[in-house]
Amino acid sequence: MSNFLTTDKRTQYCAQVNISDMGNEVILMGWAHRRRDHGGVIFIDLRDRTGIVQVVFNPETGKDVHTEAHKIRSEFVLAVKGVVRKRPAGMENPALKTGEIEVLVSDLEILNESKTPPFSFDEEDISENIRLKYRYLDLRRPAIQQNLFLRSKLAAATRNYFNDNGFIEVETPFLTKSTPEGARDYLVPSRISKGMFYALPQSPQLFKQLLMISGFDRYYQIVKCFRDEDLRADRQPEFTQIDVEMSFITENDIINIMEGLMAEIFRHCLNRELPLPFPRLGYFDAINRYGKDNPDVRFGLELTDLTNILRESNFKLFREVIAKGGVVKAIKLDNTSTLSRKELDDLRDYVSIYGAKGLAWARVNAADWTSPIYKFLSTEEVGNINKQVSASAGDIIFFVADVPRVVHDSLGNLRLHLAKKLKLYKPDDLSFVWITEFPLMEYSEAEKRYVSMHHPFTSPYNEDLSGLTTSPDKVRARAYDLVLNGSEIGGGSIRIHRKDIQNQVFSVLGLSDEEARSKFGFLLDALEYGAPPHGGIAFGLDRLTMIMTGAESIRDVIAFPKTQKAACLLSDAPSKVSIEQLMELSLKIV
RNA sequence: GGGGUCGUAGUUAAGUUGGUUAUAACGCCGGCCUGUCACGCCGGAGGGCGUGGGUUCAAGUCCCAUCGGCCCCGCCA
Repeated sequence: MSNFLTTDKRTQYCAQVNISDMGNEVILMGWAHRRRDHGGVIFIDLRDRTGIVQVVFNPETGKDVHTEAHKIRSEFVLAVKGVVRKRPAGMENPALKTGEIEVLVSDLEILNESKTPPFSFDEEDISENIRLKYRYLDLRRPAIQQNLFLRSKLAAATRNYFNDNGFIEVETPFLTKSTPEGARDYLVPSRISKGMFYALPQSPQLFKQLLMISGFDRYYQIVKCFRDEDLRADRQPEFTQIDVEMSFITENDIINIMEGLMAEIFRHCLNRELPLPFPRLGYFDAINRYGKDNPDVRFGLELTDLTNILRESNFKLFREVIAKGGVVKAIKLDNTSTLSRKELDDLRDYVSIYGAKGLAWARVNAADWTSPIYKFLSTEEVGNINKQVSASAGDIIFFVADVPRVVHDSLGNLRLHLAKKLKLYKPDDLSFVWITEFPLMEYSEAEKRYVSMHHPFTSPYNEDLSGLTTSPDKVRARAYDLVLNGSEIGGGSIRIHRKDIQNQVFSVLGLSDEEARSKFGFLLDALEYGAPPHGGIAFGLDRLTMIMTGAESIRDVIAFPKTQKAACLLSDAPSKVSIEQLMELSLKIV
């Protein structure tokens, strides 16, 4: 009888057994993935994190072991000892990495039994509430395990890259101070200071700037961040950033080093070489051409501005929108598989999500258009539009007329929608693009004031400084986002390192001196003690992992994710706490 | 805060215009089977349709409310 675990140690992982082990005795541990009991011989597919190997129990070669094997059910935890042998001719299983061989078991210990699992690990479409409730079982599925292995490699590649380039990883506090601007904070009540709260960091922004002021010069951290906002397929309330800050640099230094990071990550994790440098696109170009500041540049289908052509149009709808300051833009679908009337209606419904009141379309023919708006347009206008969008027979043009924001939102998203529907890109295409020259601020109708587009510590362009008080929305920020396949995977900026400019920015943002002092006085103080010019960036590790694994949901790259209501179905968080706990914190539920 | 969608055995699904004891596959349990790999064959046990109201002679099917999963808008970098 073997003494598994203590003296008889596992010799290798299941899927590592191969033809070179033939004749050797191996010791394996894992889960009973599937059992095929032929009355005589019993086959078990033994599974661990590497995969599956077939182990065989034969009554002729091991009567007792065979009897014991009858007890094995799905997901029992097993230790087996046996000799590796080639499978009989014709019995190989090419679907299995270990399909050439099998292990004839001479010794078996059932290390643990298992209840019948609530779902099969083979099935793809188990409802997500069941999966999340039994997440520890869901995580036995190879597909999700692979995602987490890749995530781990990504983190390792990141640490290696930064360590090799003279960066220091510094941890910053999770219990910190609530700051205005940006997302809603998660709050943590203080027991010692009644009525006071910590906030979990939305990002370590201020601390990494302080580290620059301290002279660390090159900092990075792989760190959890918390934002109490509504969830999406690519957004969780707690998520992980690759956070970076550097001193004595410009945008180009950051961009170069980060391109190196991306190249290293893709080389190490996917064995893919990225062409460097990545293209750059100004914010306004991105909006005008793609309707979004996170454009997917894997395909064309760009927006074309028709406002000037249609300004004097007899078509009242277009003319009036333009007269009121709106725009008319279009995207053109090349000689495409024709879209049915139903599909065109669905597209109209689709853009209505983004506030578009309609979606005009035109099928381009050799001499005219088939279009509901054809009769409203002059021959000259139709000709000009055809020319402007480079239309030829068979193409379809889509038009939206509205205020710029609605036009860009609806056409920008329609563009993505069409590309996905018509498969205008390959699944493994990778298109990086830097978006630069963001506006520093934009006017918020809701708050009746200017708000930072990035955050209030972002440096304006030097040459735009004079406009800070006169036309704040014209001032460009020294900010940059990295976009991959239409997903914003990172963003950062050169920071303000001079107190006078920081104060000016606060003032334009409508933050009084007292407010600024009470919210982040510590940063303002620090800026007075020799703050070096500095800047940084942060990448969304979860989103990057999503793209690299092809995951459709951020939940598939996080071991224990939360539902759309920010609940953990496994642990049942959030949950009520005892009245004693509340009293200790001087809290009352209202 | 809003829009959409889904919720029927352990799982995945079907369930006609409301009409007898609610279907199927897989899984599970028992029996048989020495080469399978989604093993096979025979037999069996599981649910009252997310929850609570209502309409009706009659509700899984209709109505209202509510809970939960997912997608999206707003929000969020």
